[in-house]
Amino acid sequence: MDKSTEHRLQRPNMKQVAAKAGVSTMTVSRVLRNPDQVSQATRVKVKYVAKSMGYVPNLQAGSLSSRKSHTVAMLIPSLDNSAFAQTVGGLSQKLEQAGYQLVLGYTQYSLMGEEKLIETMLGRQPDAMVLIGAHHKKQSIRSLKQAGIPVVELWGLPEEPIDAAVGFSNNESAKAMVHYLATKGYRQIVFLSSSAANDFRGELRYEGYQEAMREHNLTPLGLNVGGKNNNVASWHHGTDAYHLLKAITPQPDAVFCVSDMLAAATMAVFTRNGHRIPEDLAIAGHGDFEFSKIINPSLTTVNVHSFEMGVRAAEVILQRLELNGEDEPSTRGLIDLGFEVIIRESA
Amino acid sequence: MDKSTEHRLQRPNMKQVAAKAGVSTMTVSRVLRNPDQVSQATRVKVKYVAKSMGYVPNLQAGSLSSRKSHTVAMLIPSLDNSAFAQTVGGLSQKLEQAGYQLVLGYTQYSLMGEEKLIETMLGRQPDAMVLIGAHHKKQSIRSLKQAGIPVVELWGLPEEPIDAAVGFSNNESAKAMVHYLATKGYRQIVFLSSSAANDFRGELRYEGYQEAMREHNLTPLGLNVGGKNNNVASWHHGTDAYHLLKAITPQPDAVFCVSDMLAAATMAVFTRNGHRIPEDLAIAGHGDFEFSKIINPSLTTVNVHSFEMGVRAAEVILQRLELNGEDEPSTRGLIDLGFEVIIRESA
DNA sequence: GTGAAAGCGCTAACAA
DNA sequence: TTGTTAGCGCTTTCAC
Repeated sequence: MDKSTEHRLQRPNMKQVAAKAGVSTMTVSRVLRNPDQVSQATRVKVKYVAKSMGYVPNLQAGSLSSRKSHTVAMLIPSLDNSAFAQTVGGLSQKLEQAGYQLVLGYTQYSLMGEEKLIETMLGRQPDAMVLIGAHHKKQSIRSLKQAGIPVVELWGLPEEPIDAAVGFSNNESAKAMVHYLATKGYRQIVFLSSSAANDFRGELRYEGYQEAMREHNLTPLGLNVGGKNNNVASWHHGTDAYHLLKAITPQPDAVFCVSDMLAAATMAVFTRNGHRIPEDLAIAGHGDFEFSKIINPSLTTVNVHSFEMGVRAAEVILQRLELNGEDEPSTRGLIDLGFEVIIRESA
Repeated sequence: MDKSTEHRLQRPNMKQVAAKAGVSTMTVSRVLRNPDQVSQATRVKVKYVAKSMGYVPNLQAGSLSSRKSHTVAMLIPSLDNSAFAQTVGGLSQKLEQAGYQLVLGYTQYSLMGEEKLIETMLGRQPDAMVLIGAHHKKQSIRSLKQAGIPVVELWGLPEEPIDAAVGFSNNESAKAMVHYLATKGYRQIVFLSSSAANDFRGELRYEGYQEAMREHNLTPLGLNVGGKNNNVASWHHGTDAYHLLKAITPQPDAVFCVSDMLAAATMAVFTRNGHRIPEDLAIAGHGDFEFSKIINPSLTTVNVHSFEMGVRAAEVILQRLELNGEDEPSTRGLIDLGFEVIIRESA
């Protein structure tokens, strides 16, 4: 008995399948990968043998050899936030159609920083990498570039994209909301955020808010709740927000929240305390989450094409993977998907 | 120049690092994996060289050789549902502390079925596998068992667990809610679900609901909205639910929804149409999602320890991985985490 | 249409 | 403490 066969009844390998089918490993490999190159007879036989043995090809070995993992890595800060969930959905859906599998790196509670996680992910040899955000450490950018794979940054428009980027201007989207609120007659518009570590997108929105306020000759005021954890805890920040906002003089007539999550939480607390939305206080969010249109009152917010971002990212990746470095990609640099101010009941 | 060196300035491999540092590949390997086995001097030198070359170890090659991927695969039906997000969080957090990385398989929009996805995942040689639900195809179970790795089923209590399981009884949890509602005086209690393909957990809750209704001499009535897609679209099902429920005679005085998501959507529509919750209609959910305590009115629901499930699953996995098949695992079979009926304002 | 040889980049097991 | 040898399971390349 072949040495490799003797002590592993479980997990047969290609060699064992080949032996049992009376062919070489190459033929087995072809049956799995390029069935057309194999005659009908052997194809059927090999398939039967493989199935009967419960053969599961070792993809690690395969990609070590072929230098293609058919895997795309994505790093996201959090899953609790339904905003990213949509993007992941769009990306995953499109990639799977093309035979690629999405490997999610979940950084939220990570003990390793983004830098370390990127290294680990790259070590698994993904064919492409997707990141949320436009701000990354120099070392990370260097690693990513050296990896020589397509890299797509999402949810922002970096000044110097590592490779490609699909997103929108967080500065402009915030500005647009402030313009709407100011035009609607609100004057004491407060910006409310729940401090997330490395939430550069939130900061950009805050800057946009400030700029727009000044353009309307209004005084900007930024408030922050939470601070320990990331914005996971947004739902719990409603109460903090209430106390913070009630302590302000003069009382705000509108609150612009950094995300719909925080907006919904804030709205709930105010409603619970007998305030009418938007009559006593207008509340606006950012992101147009799933629940935003159905809560009561429905939330005025900014839609940022979350799902579409994932789809476009996948398209960019697939295109780059296809031309395989031979040609210059036609989808250069930034893809700006824009945004829409969605006017509903809350403001 | 070494053949392997000549045409790849990018992505140096261990051999190149070893050459530049004047040591063997084994020494480089040790520096990365067991630094203690290497002298201070060489360790420093190798680390320096590796860093300067931007060396990223190929984990696929490593795990091919060592037969450990330090990876745990998890298959989830959806991300949009914040219930699973919590479980993923708990699992991921605990696993990372132990040096394992979670690889998420996102089946929602998958073209491949669970069976096919399990094969693919197993092909990537995870050290363990986590599944949602207690119902799987025979072929899947066979593959899983043959893989010889720890398998944990979540969110249910299978009669015959593949390996281990951490969850609660969906039947009992639904019963408990009906008991509460019936005891509170509600009589026309309708069960509302949004049909998800393969949502066995939802079906078990429906059965529990029916049994409990009969115990109270009440007439069960199950209604279903949606049907095309999975429960992703729950938020949009509110409107359908409204029409369905309004068409019933006699009018229900309580609605028990298969998930908090659907409950929130239903509640929103009824509120919007001028109905008072719970005076005109009581609404209860299942799952105790993040938003459930802050929406208005707050949602009466069943808490199923979603986060804790992930943590316990990780513990079970780590324990089994440590004893490495040498001993019988002490955490046998099922771990029942139970549930709690959370009484709030909506019912 | 099929097979043999030679690795892919790394680590286990033994030597020294 | 360090190195050598021999694979891990697969695919590439080149024969036939």
